[in-house]
Amino acid sequence: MFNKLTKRSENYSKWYNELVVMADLAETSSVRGCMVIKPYGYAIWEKIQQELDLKFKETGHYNAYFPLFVPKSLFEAEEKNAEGFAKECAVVTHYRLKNDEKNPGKLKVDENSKLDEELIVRPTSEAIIWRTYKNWIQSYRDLPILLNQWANVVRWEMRTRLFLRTSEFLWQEGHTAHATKKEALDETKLIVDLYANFVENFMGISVLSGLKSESEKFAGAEETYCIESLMQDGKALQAGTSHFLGQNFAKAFDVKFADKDGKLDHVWATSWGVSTRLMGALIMSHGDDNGLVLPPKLAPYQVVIIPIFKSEDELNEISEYIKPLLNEIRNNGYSVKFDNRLNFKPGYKFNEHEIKGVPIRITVGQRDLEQKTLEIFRRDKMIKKNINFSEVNNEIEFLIVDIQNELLKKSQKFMNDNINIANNYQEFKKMIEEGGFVLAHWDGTSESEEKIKKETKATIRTIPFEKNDSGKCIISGRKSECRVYFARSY
RNA sequence: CGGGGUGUAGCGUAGCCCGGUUAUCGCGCCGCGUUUGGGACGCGGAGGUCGUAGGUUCGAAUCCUGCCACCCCGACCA
Repeated sequence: MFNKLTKRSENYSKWYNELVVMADLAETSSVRGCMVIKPYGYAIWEKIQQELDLKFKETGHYNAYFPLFVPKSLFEAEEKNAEGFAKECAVVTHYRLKNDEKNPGKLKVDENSKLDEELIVRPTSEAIIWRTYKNWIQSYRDLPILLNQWANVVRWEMRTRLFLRTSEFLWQEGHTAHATKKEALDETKLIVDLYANFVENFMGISVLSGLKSESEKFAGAEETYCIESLMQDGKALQAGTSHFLGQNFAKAFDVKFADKDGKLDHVWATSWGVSTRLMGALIMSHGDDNGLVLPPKLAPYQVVIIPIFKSEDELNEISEYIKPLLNEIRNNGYSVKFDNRLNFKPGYKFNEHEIKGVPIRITVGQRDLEQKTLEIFRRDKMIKKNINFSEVNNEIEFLIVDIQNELLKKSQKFMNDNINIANNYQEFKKMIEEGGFVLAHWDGTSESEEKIKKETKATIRTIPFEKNDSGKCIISGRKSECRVYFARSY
């Protein structure tokens, strides 16, 4: 018997964890705080990778790969960056093991193999990359450098949660070098827009984009731009960041270039990334009580066909019946799975593919063979209908587009319905308690931000790029130039 | 790192308070048969150092101590 998924409304965390496991996306590993991404989950991640890669290349970026280990001396060069990550680093101190004489069959660290300089397992790669860029850059002709790397990083987090926060995670990190401040700022904005566009149009998740406050920005950045989305339990999730690093890293690693007039200046930098956390956003944005709901563009297979048969002869007949359909679907550029397993009943398969979020399900049985029909089902709305065999391609074509659009619309509506405007602190506290984003005036100081965080657990998720309204800070009463988005977050 | 909890088969569990043959039940797994339009059923079978190390005892899953791991709530964070 299949376990029933906990209802979202009963226990959101439990629902989330069960869904990840039952949909076969990932599981916790026996290794501290780490996760195993299973083939089905990884197939979704690959779709994310492919699409982002395409977008990066369209905007002139190239992929490269840099070392996993960062010598401590490099890591500490940019002080703020080092300080920000110091508390969550895995550190390599030795390079050899030996047999433990006291414990036959066991190994122990060979104290003679202690490294002169410790190696940090990258929590992010600015240091190692900027040390490398130093050798690559002499002239304005060497710029810009627009690189991205797909990699794993390690951050020793206290508490972990599948996809949202794990000790090791997969991501892409872009690191660019520019001759002018403006060019670097433009790049930072270009990428945050690219992320917002990707998350909305490919993943069907509505996002806000804007700036991070001083206390929330990336360690070592001048400015951090971000995209923030809203989960179904009313908490916000940071889904991607793009940082304007100014000349901080160029100064830390002494990276200078000669401009057209032969004058030396430090190089301007950006960095940006999205991680497997996007998978968490996907699950929490679209999932329902029946499991995962995948936008067609992200589904490892968009269509699953389930045969209903009483004997292997009947299965063979059905296989013949749908053979041209399988080919046509594939020729139209979609992926389809024919679930002809003998050891599961149809009901079991229906539920399995629902929990895995497959957008479209087609059921074919003896009845359909006689009447030249089939049953088609859409996962997002859980609606099924019978259609003529000849209509199926048009129907699939329609559903693929419609499901993708409907998921985004639903996500947009959910976010818009959950952005509240607070005019005083009383209102603010009440709205934060209810969940969602709260737009409120803030005086721009870290003290006010900290005070609000302490009292309400809400943080500034983002500051809009465009100033919207002026007024008085809800907590200090001082002048505010703009309403900013607050929320409780993951 | 603070506060609470849990560890029994691949997974979920009963037993523990009050020590006593061969450690309970369900799912899953293997075999055979019947089933198959919404999570099938019958019969047979395999699978366990009861987290770990020590202690108390004639006897420990059960009582005591240390250690380890995981989960939840804080602090920290993409």
